Amino acid sequence: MALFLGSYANKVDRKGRVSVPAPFRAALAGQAVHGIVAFRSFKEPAIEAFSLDHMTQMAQNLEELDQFSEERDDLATLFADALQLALDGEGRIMLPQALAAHAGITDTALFVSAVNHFQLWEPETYAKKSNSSRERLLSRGATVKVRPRAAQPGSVPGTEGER
Amino acid sequence: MALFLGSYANKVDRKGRVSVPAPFRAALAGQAVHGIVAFRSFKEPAIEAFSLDHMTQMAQNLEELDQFSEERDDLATLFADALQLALDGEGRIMLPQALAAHAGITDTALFVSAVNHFQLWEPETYAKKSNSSRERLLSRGATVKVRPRAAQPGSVPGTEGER
DNA sequence: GCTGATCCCATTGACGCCCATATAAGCCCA
DNA sequence: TGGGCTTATATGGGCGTCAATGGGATCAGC
Repeated sequence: MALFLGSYANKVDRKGRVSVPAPFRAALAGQAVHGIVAFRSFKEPAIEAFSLDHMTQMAQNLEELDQFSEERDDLATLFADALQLALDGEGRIMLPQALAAHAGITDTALFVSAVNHFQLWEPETYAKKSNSSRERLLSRGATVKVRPRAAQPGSVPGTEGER
Repeated sequence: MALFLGSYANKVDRKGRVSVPAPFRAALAGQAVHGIVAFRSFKEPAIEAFSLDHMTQMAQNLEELDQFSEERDDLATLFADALQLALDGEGRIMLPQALAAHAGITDTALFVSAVNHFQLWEPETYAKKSNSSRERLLSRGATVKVRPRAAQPGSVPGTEGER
């Protein structure tokens, strides 16, 4: 699973192209199947972007739902909305008009990590959402639990290569 | 899990680089995946820095939450703010402007242990926070519990080769 | 033939990599 | 135990490479 970190603002040129930040390209390069799939976020004014690999996995999870259930139908809608975006020789993608409009992106696109995938935002819009998220986290006293992994050789503190 | 001890003040050069203190580098060297991930502290004017290993574990725990839940979204914001900092051949990192600004770091960065990770402070700022922490500890009569773990050879802090 | 997309090339600036030096710390030996 | 030697750490600077960006040219579809 690719791990995305950070956020990067890149310019959309007059042809509608944007460079995918190099660190994100590096994370994508590790995937078995190369490619980016994007669709409109259904709850936010943003674009969701997954590696083709990850999208394939989500598709497989879909299969576990009942063929004609409402949930399956709804999720399938996401796939109908999804577009595969190709990287050009310089690592840029073409931002389709429909997606850009949904996110309100005009001249600058903010690539934002969502851990296992990433999003594209209009910078100002993201700043607001980011602030409110941080406030919620702070007031809720959010934590991310880290379970130590079992018996990890060499992980005993202080014993590694003294010099 | 890496154990960090002590605090070290190092200079930020005109290119925005700082040497990571050698003891911290040694602690990081024991990690499965090499690398440092840093982000703005929520509650303090400081930079939090984790090993990539530790960050990866946090990411995996996130995966157990529902893909589109609000909690996941909020926590993902942290990762969006995080940056992987590469060590150069001399063991230095580039301190991104955004992070340095949040911590008020200009020409000197104070590396401070936070046990399983570390922080970067502007020295003056840290001195103030340190004093008030110590006063609180004193007035509260705080203690630190040490639960001996079941027979884990070499895991007792402070027994390893002092130098 | 026109519109739009892909490919290719050029420019700029930032970042990574390499080398050099001084100080400080550790080590060895007398 | 003290002094000198060795080594690595911290720091500074130069240079090459790559990323981001812009523009022209070619190609395909309508």
